[in-house]
Amino acid sequence: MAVNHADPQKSFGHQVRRCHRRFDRLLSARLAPHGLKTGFWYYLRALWIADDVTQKQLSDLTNVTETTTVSMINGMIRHGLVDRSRDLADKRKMRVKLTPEGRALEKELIGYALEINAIAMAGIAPKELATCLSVLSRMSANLQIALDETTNADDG
Amino acid sequence: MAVNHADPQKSFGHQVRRCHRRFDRLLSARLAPHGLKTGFWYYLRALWIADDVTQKQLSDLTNVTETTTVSMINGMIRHGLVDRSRDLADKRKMRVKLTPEGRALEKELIGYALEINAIAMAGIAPKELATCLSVLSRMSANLQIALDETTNADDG
DNA sequence: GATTAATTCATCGATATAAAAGTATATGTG
DNA sequence: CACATATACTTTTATATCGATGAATTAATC
Repeated sequence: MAVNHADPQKSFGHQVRRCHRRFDRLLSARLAPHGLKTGFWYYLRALWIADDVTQKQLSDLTNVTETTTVSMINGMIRHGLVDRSRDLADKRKMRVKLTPEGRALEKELIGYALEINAIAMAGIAPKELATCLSVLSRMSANLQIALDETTNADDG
Repeated sequence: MAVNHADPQKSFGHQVRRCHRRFDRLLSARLAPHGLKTGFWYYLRALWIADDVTQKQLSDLTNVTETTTVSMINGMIRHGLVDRSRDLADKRKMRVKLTPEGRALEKELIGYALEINAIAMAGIAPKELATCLSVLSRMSANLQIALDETTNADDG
């Protein structure tokens, strides 16, 4: 072994990516009969909980860039799921709100969130699940700090 | 609260997705100075460990579909990182091998895998990390079973 | 209050990913 | 052996995502 390479099976980057792909594919399979893609799902999920938010807030809630949010919201508007209107107090901001159609999807689809998480968690001890969730959260925070440092370093 | 919706913060789908995005963004930032994208990274990582594999095997190693592998390998060939040749024993198969250039990148880049994982793991107890890795692995397996069932159900 | 900074959103071009359908080859079964 | 089925790959088309850049608006500073 000329180079000391980590075993991907023990790499969080690798394992998190694999797990994410499978969550996304299973969700995609569940949404397909409803004519919906996972891209919209994450926004709907956020809006069902906090409706009438800015695109910046939505981007934070869905963990994507504001660029992605623009095109996703455009798509959702075309599909009649949300409305967009300029914020009167701060004209830079756009406020995104569910239409009745978008709101109505909650009853129809929210079960998939519970079902798919239940499938993933099957046979795993609650204590282990809690630890994993906590570790994921702390890793996300650690990575965000590194990302901020990387961005700031470019400025100076 | 009309509908019982799970808190995304407690949803593995949500937390795994968020963590994945941040891993991918930090990796992207590290690779950028080398003119490389994360898309190639996962293939290089697999090939550094198991060179001379079929595209099917590569797809399994990188957790993407064979469709994705075709376009990624085409790109890597254009960049001189791998060669592709037909398997003589089974002419359906294509064998993918690193070029010296692709092989040489290991020494240059493998450190990022270790660095980024170390950043993510900072301040987290080894026991918790081990639990999380194990849970991720079991969740991936659970989800794959559900995916296989979904696919098979379509056939019959 | 004029100028500079930061914030928010949009546009454009590129990359990453997958499903569906098609082609070539191999395998299994009568 | 012939035919049906399975496997491996490719092509096409669509979706999801981001970085770089720019425009409009607000906030900060002098």
